Amino acid sequence: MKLEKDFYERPDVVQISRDLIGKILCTRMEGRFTSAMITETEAYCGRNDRACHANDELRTARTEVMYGPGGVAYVYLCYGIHHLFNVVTNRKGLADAVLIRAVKPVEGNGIILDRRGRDTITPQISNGPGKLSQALGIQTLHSGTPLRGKLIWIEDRQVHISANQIGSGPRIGIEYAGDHAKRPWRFYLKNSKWVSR
DNA sequence: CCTACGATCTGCT
DNA sequence: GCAGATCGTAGGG
Repeated sequence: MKLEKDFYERPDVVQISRDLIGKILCTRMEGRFTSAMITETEAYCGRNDRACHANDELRTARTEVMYGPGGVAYVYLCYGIHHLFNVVTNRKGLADAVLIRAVKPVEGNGIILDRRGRDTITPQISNGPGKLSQALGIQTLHSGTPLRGKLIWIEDRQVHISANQIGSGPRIGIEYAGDHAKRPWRFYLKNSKWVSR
């Protein structure tokens, strides 16, 4: 079943990041359905977190959707090429988000291969934030899209992940954030080939 | 207006 | 292991 508003509007973005491991990210772009299991996430908190785009009340047109209610996509362009997909969480006014860093394809593998320009499904088809966005057809124009609509949503298919199957560590690519860079806010499925690095 | 740079990926060595 | 790609965003003049 689709994750509901209550899931996304909880106040603890770190807990939500853990909870998203094992959930199924689904898209239907131009009638083409694809889905993938989330295997790696990172938490970004809008308060007291220098790694977050919405840190210290920084508020711009790009980050505006993070200040809205949870359950919406925040997608932005990185290095001029890569579309990075985030799940906005918490209630209106509190700009938290979870970056989805890796997934394992479940359905629509032919479409995923086509979008990625490959001919076999291997972990490198979707083991990075830019790769999974391309695999599922997510782009910056989808920033602000509700996660309970017809284009993008997340399902709980009762895949049971026990707490000891989830590893944690520092977030990737945010060395500039000083002490905040050391927080173990990256979560991943242990012993999975479908994670980054 | 102008410039610097980033929550990355790929290909080449 | 490392350089280059490539452009929206943000901040300064």
